[in-house]
Amino acid sequence: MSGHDRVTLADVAALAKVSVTTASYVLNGRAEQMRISAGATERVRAAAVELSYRPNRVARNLRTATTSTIGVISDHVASGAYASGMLTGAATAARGSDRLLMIGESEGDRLVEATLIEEMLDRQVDGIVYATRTHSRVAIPAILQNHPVVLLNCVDTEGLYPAVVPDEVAGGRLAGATLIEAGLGAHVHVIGEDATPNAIAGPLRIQGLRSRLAEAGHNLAGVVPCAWDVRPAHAAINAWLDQGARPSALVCLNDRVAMGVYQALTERGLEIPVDVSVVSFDGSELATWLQPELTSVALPFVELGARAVEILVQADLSTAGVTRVPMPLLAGASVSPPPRFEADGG
Amino acid sequence: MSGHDRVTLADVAALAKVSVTTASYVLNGRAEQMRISAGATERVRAAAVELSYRPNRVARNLRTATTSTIGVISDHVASGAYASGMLTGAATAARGSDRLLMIGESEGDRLVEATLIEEMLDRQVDGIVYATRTHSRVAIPAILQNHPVVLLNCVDTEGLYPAVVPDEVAGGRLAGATLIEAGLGAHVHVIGEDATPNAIAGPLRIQGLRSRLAEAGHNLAGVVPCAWDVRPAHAAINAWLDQGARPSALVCLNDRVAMGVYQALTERGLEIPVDVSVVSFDGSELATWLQPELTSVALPFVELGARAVEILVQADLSTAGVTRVPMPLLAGASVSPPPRFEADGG
DNA sequence: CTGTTAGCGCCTTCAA
DNA sequence: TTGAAGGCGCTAACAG
Repeated sequence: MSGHDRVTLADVAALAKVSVTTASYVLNGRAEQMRISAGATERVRAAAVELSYRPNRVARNLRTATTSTIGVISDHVASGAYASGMLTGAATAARGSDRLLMIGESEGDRLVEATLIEEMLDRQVDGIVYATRTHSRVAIPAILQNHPVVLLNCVDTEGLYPAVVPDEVAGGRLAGATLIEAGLGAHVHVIGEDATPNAIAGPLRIQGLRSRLAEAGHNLAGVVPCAWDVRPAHAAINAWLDQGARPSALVCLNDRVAMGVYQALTERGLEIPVDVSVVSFDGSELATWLQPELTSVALPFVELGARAVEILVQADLSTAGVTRVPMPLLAGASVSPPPRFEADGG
Repeated sequence: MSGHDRVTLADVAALAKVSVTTASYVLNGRAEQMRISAGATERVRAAAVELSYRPNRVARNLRTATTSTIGVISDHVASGAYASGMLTGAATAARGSDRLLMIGESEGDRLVEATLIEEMLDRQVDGIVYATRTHSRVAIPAILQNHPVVLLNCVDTEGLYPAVVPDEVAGGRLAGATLIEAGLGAHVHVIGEDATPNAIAGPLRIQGLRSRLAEAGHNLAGVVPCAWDVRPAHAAINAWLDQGARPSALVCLNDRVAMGVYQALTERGLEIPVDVSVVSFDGSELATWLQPELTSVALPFVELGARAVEILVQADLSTAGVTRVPMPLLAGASVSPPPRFEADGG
């Protein structure tokens, strides 16, 4: 019968022939500071190893009112396939500061959300990461006031909490730059404008795209609205092409939209990137599955999650503000290579 | 300044003019059992509400050596996109029994895994769910002995722990039945046989498929090996078709393989399901994105996660054994409708 | 029916 | 440099 886990600090102290105080200091790395004798220090360490001592975190929690645990409350982050990278990043970062993650999924239910938050607070998590699957503007539950909170992939309507979000505007600029480089700056259409309230990714991406195009002297050639999924995009593009559209450069607001676009173009014998160049957003696995591989401005989910935890743990939250994480370009083969106006050497 | 959270049971007792014992009994629903007077009971309840009392779970944990918390240790469940439904199911089920989930991702590193497990055990989680992204056979860390453990989407090499897994064999039979119904039982090829050790989904699916075909008097027409991803599948199918294969019914061992197959068939002008019927496994979102929608035998991730937690919480683990959760058919439009030998009424 | 009291295991002030 | 002792807030014997 191993694994009894009943070794207490007192046992260690007894074996080391010191008081629990001394043992505590040694085991908490305060031997130097407390000027514990080398002999005692050594004996305590040996005893701890000998007995495979592991401190009872629960007892420590009670005493210190701290738990080395961080709560992550989210709507659909775990469930929804693609955003779960945020959890990975958060978990990894938490491990980096010797913490564990506690998770709760509200699945969009405010009542469930409130319950989960209370349960976490009751367990005295050191802080809470409030995450949403899609980049959005949300109202933060009042219970969270006066607790350490960092928003992940969202901002609050009041602008009171520190937040970590993708830099959508810069991402939009990157998409624009990619097409400008290919000499297509004058012909850019956006696919996927969506009027969902509080979803802020789309408008910001378009804003960035417009600004970058403007710098190159171009205007956005047009915008095709559709919901952010494969079939709606497929249908919208089909209708658009039926109306005689003859696009050469498309910016899809996410990868699923791009997949719908691929399908519609392929059905008409239009070849990517020869006939039409496509740039997208998200950088999901789907981008690498499409044929040809999709060039996509990626959502840095893992890094977002990691930064949120880092900020929660180390920074002075009162001054944290909004952290914008860059969106890297996942280069595929869906953009036609830039025209060579002048061959240079070879 | 709200949210002080410093209301203790003693405060409630004082306000209600009873002892902490009485207050404790009332608040823990043991008033009846302990025969607390109606008056006292009422006063305690009122006082608790008045003060917005919330019990300090940490103190309770210390006293009862139980935490109403379940640890989920996994390799890539959170990170990897598609299996994260297991977390959702687990979280929901945990909520059903008033518990919270603690998660840790090892990302395949045994050392990290051991650390995470120890950290969870130190925090006295009531039990541990050990999950893997892909259905596999694994060696369970020895530290977990003598702790309540349920395996999720995996079985241990020793067969000692209770486990919850998809019923792959039945899933394979279901795929077979679907093609037999379409009158294609004699022409079934499997795409995606993979020799990865410890990955057990593939062999079991094939086994189920074979057995169902056999019942209808058919043999498997053939097997095309390839890794379980889009490009490898695409390449493998292309090579196979180049060799003159002329398939009419394909069972792809997962949805990504099916996507590669779709691409290869489409490139050659073969139409699904008119020329070729396709059935797949996983039932991921991808299946619904493909054109035509892919018929896929779904992995019941959410239910798997839920069952694991339920078993961990309620059952006598020593007798739990292996629970196989059915894989439902996600009906798409990738299988040709069955031939009508005889019209019946109308 | 209700109150007194002793810990759960740890950290930390205070004395020595 | 070390030890004794008091609690963190709660539960549950054990008296009354």
